[in-house]
Formats: sequence, structure tokens, C-alpha cells
Amino acid sequence: MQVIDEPFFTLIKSTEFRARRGRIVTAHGCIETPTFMPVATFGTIRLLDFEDVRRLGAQIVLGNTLHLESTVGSARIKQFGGLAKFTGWNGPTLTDSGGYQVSYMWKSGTHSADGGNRTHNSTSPIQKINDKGVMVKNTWTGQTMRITPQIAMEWQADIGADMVMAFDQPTFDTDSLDDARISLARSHDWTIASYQHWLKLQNEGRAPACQVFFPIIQGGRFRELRRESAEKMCSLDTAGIAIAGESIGINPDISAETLSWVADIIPPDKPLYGMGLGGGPEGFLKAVREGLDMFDNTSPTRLGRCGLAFISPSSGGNTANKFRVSLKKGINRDSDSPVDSLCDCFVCKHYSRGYIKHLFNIGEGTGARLLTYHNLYFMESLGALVRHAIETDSFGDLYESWIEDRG
RNA sequence: GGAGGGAUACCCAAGAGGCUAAAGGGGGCAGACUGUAAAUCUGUUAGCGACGCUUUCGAAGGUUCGAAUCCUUCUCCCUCCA
Repeated sequence: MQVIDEPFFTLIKSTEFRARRGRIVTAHGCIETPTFMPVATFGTIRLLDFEDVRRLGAQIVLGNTLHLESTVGSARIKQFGGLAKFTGWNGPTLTDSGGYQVSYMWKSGTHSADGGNRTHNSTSPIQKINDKGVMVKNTWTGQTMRITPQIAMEWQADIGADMVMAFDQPTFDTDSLDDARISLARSHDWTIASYQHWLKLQNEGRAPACQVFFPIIQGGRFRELRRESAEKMCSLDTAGIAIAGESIGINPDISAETLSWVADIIPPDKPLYGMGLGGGPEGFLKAVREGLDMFDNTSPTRLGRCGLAFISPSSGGNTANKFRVSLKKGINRDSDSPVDSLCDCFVCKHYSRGYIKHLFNIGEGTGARLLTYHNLYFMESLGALVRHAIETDSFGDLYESWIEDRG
């Protein structure tokens, strides 16, 4: 692993609102921010290969520690020289710890708050959660796996991504203030345990020298908890900061509000990563406006597989339709128009809506592949537009042209 | 010419006197999709002046309190034998 002289994050330009232009330097390459990061949960972007991923403009991809450990295994990835080499991507990578999966798989069963412990139904693969960690049934092998903050960081050290995340516990938006406090306290304990153990791993040379750690701000829908969490997470001497939870992942306005609650606490020299930031193009623009530098979301890939494509305002995209069009709808049967009239991805250059509708009708996976490619290209292009706009002091104009003023 | 089998909603296909406006698929339409238990899931799919009414299981009659279901005739399709 090469040694890097440059700082991990450089703030290139601050601008109107809180939008800012930055650059992240990793051992596997630079990342211009703000940027969208495609999700390669199992070490692959579903239906694409990494040649596609490079071509569509991705700068970094995500892997998920729980999914990788449950399948190929972190030890084997280490033998291959780390995630970037193993997958052939060879570019910057980030791994999520699995904390999110634990929480939402737990939540998907019948659950109730119970002193920070939750009772659950038997269909959930999460067998037990307590302050020390989690017992999870491996969905692929059926084996029971133990996850603690320490174990999660060891797996991430071996997987060897450029950026690793704390093993946290997301606060549910539906939690009462008392439950949210309990959950947040555990999340903080786990994050600090994650960080301390990761520092140890790095000192021992088990974690790559150029790997960096991100703690995660939680706190759900409570301003005071969000601020408390931000203070605590930012007090750690880490290269970056992440913010997460349902209120980051779902509604763009709530995401933006949540970001605004903590904006003054985030140090300007740390990149801010919105985990699973939802809302597609709208979410992206609104979060950038509140100072977000990097974010990921599964929607471009998942929606693409389900027949939904992102479209720009030039093709009728707006906040009401979430900048989406469904290529499965009958109205597209006779359409020889591209998915998006201004997009210059190979899908929009060569294929019509009618043809893609036909591919979905016959159940041919190529349709899903084409939309996966388009959607990721779209998000990466939007990132490039945003960066250019910030550089040329026109972010406000770009924002207005996409997000209409609704009173 | 003779002997069987069949016809059910947009399509395929269950049902063999009341619990059937009619299972299940497909297709259509609508909706959802967070750090991917997801190329997935959910709802809906005769009509209307909708907690009710009207029409509907190839067609026309009949039996019955009640028929997609039983009987008669007719139409069309398939298989086998001449």
C-alpha cells in the first residue's frame, strides 16, 4: 500500500448555501466531491461489470462487510490483496460495517423496544442483539455469525477498503425519544469500540495504513440527539464523518433538515458522507445544498432492475415524479424516444423506450441491465454537473432548474 | 360415416348443484422500493347511480327454491376408427 502525502480531504471551494467542492485522495485514486457512490454490496454492481462501472463515471464503489463475510469471506478477500484487487475494480472502495443490515432485518420482524433490546419474530435472521453485539444467521450458509464492533472492524481491515465504517446501530424514526436515547447510546458505544479496535488493528499493521475510519451520526428525528451525536462523533480524530438513519435515507426534505441541524458542528476539513441518502436526484441536490460531500444509495441499481429510469427536467423529470419514469408502463410501447433526451449514456444513444419496454415484457435481463447502467450514469453525470456548478458559482441556478419552487 | 374428448373472464387454466362475480398463473393497470434478505414486493383487473344491484362460464331451451355444474338440441374445435 503506497503512502500518500496529500491530506485525505481537501476543500477546494465553498460556495453559496453550504454546497462545497472537494477532493478525497485514497491509495486507489482521487474522488472529486460531491459525488454519488454506487453500491456493490457483494463486490459487484448487479448486472454490470467494473468496465461498465468505470465507463459510467463512478469514482468509488461500496461493498458490504456482512454480505462479503457471509459469502466469499474477508479472509479470502485479504488473500486476493483486498477488495479493489479481488473485484478487478482497482479503484477506491468503501465498506459498510453491517450495522444497518442488523437493524433493519431486526426491524422487519415484529419488534418492540425493550430496554434497548428488541424482541423479534423467528423469520428474522437476527437472533439476538445486546450491548456487546449481535448474533446473525448467515442467510447464505445458515451458520450463526457473531458480530461485535471489534469483529466488524477486523473483517473490514481484512477486506481492505480505503474507507471503513463504524459498526453502529441506526436510530429508527419511529422510536420515541426515550428509545432513541437508548439506541443512540449503544450506537455511540459501538462506534467508539469500533474506532478504538480499528486504531489497534492499524497500529498492528492488520488494517491498511492508508485506510480511514468514519464514525456515524445517528439520533433519528430528534434535533437534540442529532446534535449530541454530531458533537460526539466529530470529537473523534477521524478523517471523515458519516450521517445515517431512516431520516437520511428516505425523504429528501427530512434528510436536508437533519443535515441542517448538525451543519455547524461538522468540521470543514472532514468530508461528510450521507449513508443511503434517499430521494434520487432531488435528494442529491438538496443534500449537497446542506453540505453533503458523498453519498450512496441502492435506488439507481434497484429501480433500474424494477423498470424505473431517472430522467432530467428536459425529459419531464421533476420532484412530483421523483425524476423517474417507469419503462414498464404501456405508454412506452410505441415510444422511439430515448430514456432521457439529453443523457449521452450509451443506453440513451442507442436504445428506445419502446425497446426497453419490450425487454421487460419478455423478462429479458438486458432491460434491467440497460436501466441500471443509465441510472448510475445519470447520478454520476448529475454529480459532475453539481461539481461544475459549484466551481462556476452557479449551483443556485442548477438547483432552481431542477427543484421547482413549490411555495 | 362411427367413437370419444373439449368450449370458463384479455390469455392459459381450476371448479362437477348453494360457501362462485367464479381458485391459480400470465398479461394489463396502479403503487412501493435506505448504508441491496430485492432483475423484488403489494394492490387491482365484468359493469354500474358500489356495504347494493345488473349481466357473465360456446348458443338456445329445460329441470330445480337455487345451475358454470344436471337434461335436450344446436354451433365450433381436437383425437382415434372407417
